[in-house]
Amino acid sequence: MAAYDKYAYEPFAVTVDLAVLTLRAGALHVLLVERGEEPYAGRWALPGGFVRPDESAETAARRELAEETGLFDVSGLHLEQLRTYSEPDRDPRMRVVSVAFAALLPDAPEPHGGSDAADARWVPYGTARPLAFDHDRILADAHDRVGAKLEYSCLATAFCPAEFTLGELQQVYETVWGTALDRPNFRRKVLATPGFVEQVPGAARLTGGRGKPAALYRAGPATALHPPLLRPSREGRPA
Amino acid sequence: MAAYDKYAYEPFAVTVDLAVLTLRAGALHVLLVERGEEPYAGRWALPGGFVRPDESAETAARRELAEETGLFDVSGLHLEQLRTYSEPDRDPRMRVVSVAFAALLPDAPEPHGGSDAADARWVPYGTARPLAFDHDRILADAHDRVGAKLEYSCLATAFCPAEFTLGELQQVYETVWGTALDRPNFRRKVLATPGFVEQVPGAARLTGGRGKPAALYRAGPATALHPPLLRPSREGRPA
DNA sequence: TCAAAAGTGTTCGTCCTACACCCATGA
DNA sequence: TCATGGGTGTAGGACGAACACTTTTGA
Repeated sequence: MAAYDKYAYEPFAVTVDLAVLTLRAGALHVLLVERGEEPYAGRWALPGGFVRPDESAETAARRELAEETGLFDVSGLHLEQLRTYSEPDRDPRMRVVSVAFAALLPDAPEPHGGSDAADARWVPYGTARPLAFDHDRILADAHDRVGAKLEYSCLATAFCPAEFTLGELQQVYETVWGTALDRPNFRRKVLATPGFVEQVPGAARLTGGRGKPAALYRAGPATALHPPLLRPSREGRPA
Repeated sequence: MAAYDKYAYEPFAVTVDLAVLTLRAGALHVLLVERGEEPYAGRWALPGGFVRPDESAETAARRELAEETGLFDVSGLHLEQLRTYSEPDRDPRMRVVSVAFAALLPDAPEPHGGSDAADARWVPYGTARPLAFDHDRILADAHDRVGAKLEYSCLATAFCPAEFTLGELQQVYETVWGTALDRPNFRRKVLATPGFVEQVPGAARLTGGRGKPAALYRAGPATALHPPLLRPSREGRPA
């Protein structure tokens, strides 16, 4: 590498943006904050903020999430780097390179609009558009990634509480993919994958107020799904 | 977001690092440069460099690749963002956030150690370790990603020239995965996926000097593989 | 006529799909 | 006893693994 000079260039700001997804009442929700200042005043945006000099982007993401939602050291939290957005004009004020993360939460505590954000709220996925900056694209990328990872990883359990029923796990797939799945087959597929879920011995819970109580499961040690749980192929174009 | 000050913090440097992979003589090779200065003087490293104020990371990656290898606007080049490495101590000199890319080249022109690098060279994958900085990890991540993407995307054609035989395409899979595949089944699978490859009418080429000339194919318009071409599951633990 | 590489056919098992059916619970 | 959701069984078909076999070339 060439000789370098810390101050040779206009400085880059490095931020994190968080696409925090959860399931509430069977619908996918996103954590959004309302911007109080220009640019994009009054618009909704993804929570996020500056990476501090002594932090990695991952650490910054966890800190920002805690500040926005009041969730410190959540056990069920899944945080995953999505990609980095670095177009020179993505923030009109200055050069901002943003490392985006997708975060999944099992249940959705109310955010209490913390440090930066005027207002923070769970919003049903797909509403509140357009978001500020390039956040529509980041959010869409996060959704695509999560949908794809459900197929070949055990990510779905990150949407569920510590103990969950197979029906709830299936709802995760159906909600994110937007398709209905056959319950008996889903059940067999999940149980046939070693390490995906582990039954909690003897435990059962009523789900809909009615019906047979469902056995409870915990997330297992596996992280990858072999073979994958493929979503129904959306064919329709004969070409 | 809070009020911000461009110069409030120690500046971040933003760089790109490139894991450039290709196939030479049936073996996976990586493009590496030899460092001339401390730290890590004499060690091999991934090519890369600083993102300029008016560039996106993607643009910077293409520029750096061109500078290192002399390849400008290569048609068959596949460039893909891997992830961003931002641990505070990953560069002992200053705070450097690096956006890593995986790049695939169909054939391997000799690099002519350009601007920054003292020496640039194609090195068989797995040799020349340890690399400088955290580049061993970046390279391993790139290899994992490429191996995984072969399963469910049409990425393999990025390793092939514009016109290629199915045997060559199969070699890509076998080399990256490190496993042998059944030729008749591979062939059927590829041809059964609409848009993966398109036959070049009437064209054929001898491959090994002997044998029947193989029909030539081009990369098709598809980008995703549905259903995926799964690699043989490496089972072995009965647990 | 032999070796080597491309390409075709066929068998057999496994997995997926689809749907029918039984079980346990609250109203 | 009915509605509701959990859980099991099963027949049929699609797909993939394995391998035998044919074709076309250069030596």
